[in-house]
Amino acid sequence: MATNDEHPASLVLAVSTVIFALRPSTRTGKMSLHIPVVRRIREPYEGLWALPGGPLGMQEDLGESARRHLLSTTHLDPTYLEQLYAFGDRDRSRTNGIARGDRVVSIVYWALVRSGPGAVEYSGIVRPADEVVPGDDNVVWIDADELPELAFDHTEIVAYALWRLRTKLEYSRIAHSFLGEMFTLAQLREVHEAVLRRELDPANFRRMIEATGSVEPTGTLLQGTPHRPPKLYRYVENPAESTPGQTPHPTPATKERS
Amino acid sequence: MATNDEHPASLVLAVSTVIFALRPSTRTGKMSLHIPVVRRIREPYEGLWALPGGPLGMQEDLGESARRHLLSTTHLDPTYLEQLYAFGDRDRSRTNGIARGDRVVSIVYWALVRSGPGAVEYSGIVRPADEVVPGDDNVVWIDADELPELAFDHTEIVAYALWRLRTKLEYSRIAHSFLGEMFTLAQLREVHEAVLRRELDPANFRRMIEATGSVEPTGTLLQGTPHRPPKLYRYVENPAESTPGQTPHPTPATKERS
DNA sequence: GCAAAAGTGTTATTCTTACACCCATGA
DNA sequence: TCATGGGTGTAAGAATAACACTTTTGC
Repeated sequence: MATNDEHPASLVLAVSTVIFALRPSTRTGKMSLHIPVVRRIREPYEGLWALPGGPLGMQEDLGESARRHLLSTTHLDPTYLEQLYAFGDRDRSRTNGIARGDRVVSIVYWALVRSGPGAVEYSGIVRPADEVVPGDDNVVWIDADELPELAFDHTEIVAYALWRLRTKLEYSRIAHSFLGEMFTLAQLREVHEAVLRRELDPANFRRMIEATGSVEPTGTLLQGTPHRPPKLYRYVENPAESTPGQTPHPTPATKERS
Repeated sequence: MATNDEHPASLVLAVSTVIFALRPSTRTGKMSLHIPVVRRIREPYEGLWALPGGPLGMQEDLGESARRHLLSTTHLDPTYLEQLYAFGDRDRSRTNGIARGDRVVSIVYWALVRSGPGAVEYSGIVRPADEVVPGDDNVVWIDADELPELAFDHTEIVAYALWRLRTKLEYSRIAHSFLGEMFTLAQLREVHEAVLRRELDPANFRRMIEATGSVEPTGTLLQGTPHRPPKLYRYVENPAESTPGQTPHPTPATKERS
């Protein structure tokens, strides 16, 4: 077997992102979490799929770097972006004890982007989330729960990001980031159901959401449905009249857009 | 005003740690959270207090690096160690727009160490947690809720670590990390009360702890108390008979040392 | 016996959860 | 009018919290 004493010459600091969007599963047809992966065109792990990312620019913040790589590979602007973890163990790019290139410390972010019927406004142009770079089949969206073999330790990274998203969805109010400016409670519930992979009681879901004070009715109704038109809601940033004992948690650098 | 266009020449990757111990407050006498800080002996921020840390070694994992710096400054071995956040914004070592040295990306950990009457076993020698390096007054333990001015962005980092510890204590089972191998429920409750800064009902606390299945009676009693001798408990790693639906959360690289 | 902490029991309250039921619309 | 999802009501069960009470020791 290969020796463990090979010393990488240099240390590279990279930023990668696990980008989540909701798309219909090609197997079941139900909405499920998908992530974009990029085909590696050089060693190590040439040919395998990897998370979008790249080296940190000297003049950019960590979150900026994540957003830049995200934009360049998916042409999307994230509605939610949060740091996940810094992966930097000495042998994380080794396979069977064989060193694969320089030592890389990856600061990984996770992001949510809009998808499906609710389209994305990006630099004035409305783009659907499933539009990949034209003519570029080096980026594909895959079901986050049915991953192929990924490069480096990216399989574990995605598993951790999935766990984080699912955990956070239950105590936080981030589901709206998958949707557009206005949405019905049924759409919001559909997001929760797709992420958590279980059905939720519509009545209790409504009360749970209303209790958080995270949404407010816009006053308009969604027309064109086959049945009773549902109210349209919008997300409210700071629910002032909510529970007084709420934690103003000093989470660093968590950014939301619209 | 200073220009924002100064380009740092190089990028340094460092590892720092917020180390928590419980010690009696010099003001109130009650147990409260304390952290060790190191006096900076060079620019930038010379003379100010800073978190223990230093550059990442090419041959060590991130957690290893945190543990190494922790040991060299406090002579303690942490009973709990977890990554907190990677701080790497471009201007995090600027003051009033003035650049202070090279750009540093800090991967920050937080740790718990034993203290007080429960001493620490380290390389066979029992040391109390309040023993600093002999003759070294460049390390002091300060109350985490009464910080002086710290170097860099370390004030915000400590605030975030404090929030993280207090949040995690309520849904996790880490309080025992402040104590020795065996402890009474009153001691465990004292830890919770000191960290959360509020009194807890002994009866409900007992039931809450028992419900988690995280401790078990050792069969021995603590003698020498002025009143009824309490049972001594020990921490159990994997409460197998606990709730079946527990999440096997894939948190990366969280290490505990009994 | 008395004081004080260890430990148990009991009840009120709030939070979930399940599900029955009414409402409003298109076809 | 009927089918269907939107939306409201209600009650059982579980988790939380407050506190009375019994137990066991040192003094």
